[in-house]
Amino acid sequence: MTTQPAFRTPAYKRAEPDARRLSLIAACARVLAREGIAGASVRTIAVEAGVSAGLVGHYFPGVDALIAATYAHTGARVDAALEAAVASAGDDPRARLEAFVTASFAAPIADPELLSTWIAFGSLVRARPEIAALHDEQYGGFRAQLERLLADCGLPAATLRRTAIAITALVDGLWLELCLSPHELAAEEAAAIARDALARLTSPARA
Amino acid sequence: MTTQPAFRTPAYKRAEPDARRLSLIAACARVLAREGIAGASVRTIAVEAGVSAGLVGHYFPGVDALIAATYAHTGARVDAALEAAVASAGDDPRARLEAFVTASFAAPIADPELLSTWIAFGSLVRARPEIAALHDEQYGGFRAQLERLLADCGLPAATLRRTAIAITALVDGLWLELCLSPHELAAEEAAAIARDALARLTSPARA
DNA sequence: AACCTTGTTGGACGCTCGTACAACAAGTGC
DNA sequence: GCACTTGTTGTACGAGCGTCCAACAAGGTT
Repeated sequence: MTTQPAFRTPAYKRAEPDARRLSLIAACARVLAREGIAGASVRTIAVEAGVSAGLVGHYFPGVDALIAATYAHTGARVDAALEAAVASAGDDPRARLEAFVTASFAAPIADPELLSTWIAFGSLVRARPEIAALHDEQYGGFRAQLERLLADCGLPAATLRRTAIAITALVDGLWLELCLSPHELAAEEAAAIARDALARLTSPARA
Repeated sequence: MTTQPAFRTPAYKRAEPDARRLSLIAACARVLAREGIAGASVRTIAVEAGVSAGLVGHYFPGVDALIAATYAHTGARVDAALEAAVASAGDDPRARLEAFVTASFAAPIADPELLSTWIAFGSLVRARPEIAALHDEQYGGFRAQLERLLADCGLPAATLRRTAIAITALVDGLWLELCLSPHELAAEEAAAIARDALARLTSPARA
């Protein structure tokens, strides 16, 4: 018997392809956050999304592709949040820079679920070279925008790269610590530290 | 037939328990670095170590325990490297601090294999609460020693915590970027950035 | 030389994994 | 109301997983 009478389920809901796709991505992010990459199997994600396991294969060629899509989607959400923070900061270059830097320590970026997605993705980077490129792209974009904001603040061009790298590293490190040990480091304190360090790192060199 | 004649292998080498244990840990680290946590199965690690799969179960209650042991071993190696760097820096507090900070950007700490271990471990943190404690311990130790070095440099006690957190974040962020994208950021540049940022972050506040 | 401890092996077990696929149902155009 | 497209399901399959364990061998003890 390869296939039985089958289909005893009374009814099923049909969804818009895009909506279903997004719901699978969201379910993947939730599973990643809850159980880590070890628990992110096709079946677990399907249950989380309330669909059958086979449907995942219908939308994504494999589970790796689903995780990659989840990463890309999350990255886009982060970019949007950063852009929104800068836009709502007004015209003052300094205020825009500070908004860009401190936005990482508030929702939706300071989110342990985001960290889980990031780590899960990181564990795939070493095995899949094409995924490493995606990471470089995300990182490069972040640093490029930071360099732009720094230039608007009047920093000399020669110091842009180094300063941007330092600030990026600082923000990433603080964000990491904030997500990993929220009880050790509060979001407010992280933002305050970042503001202070930002001022020191962007001030002209002393004599 | 539950068991056949068995044992056609001509010979096998018997090892000291500690040596075997270490070789399993080393093999685990190599597999983690090459294939990520997804490929870190008992069988793969056993092949890498040149032993049978059953032997892993003889030394560790489970594969998670082996990964945890690998993390602990790696952490100890990092601590030792940092301590050695500080010790060989002489008596000048400033030199000792700088040695501590820049040691992260040279062997054996600036090692992609170490990053892989760290990420693999991170992907277990969310699922296993007892592992998170181990991480907090490692982190806390790092920051405590940094605070000690900062105090030796004459920084006021009130600023110790914030400065230590900022420097830790900066070092972690730079180390992360260095391991993830060595072609984008060279070790020398990372160390230079860290030195400059260290000077700025530890200088007294401006008027 | 006989013996005991134990490092080591290979295989078996039950399980979950990712994927493929035929069957079915919900819409859609006519 | 009928054909057609396609979102969705359940199941089957082979591979790989972690774990357990009886059998065997290496090395030390007496």
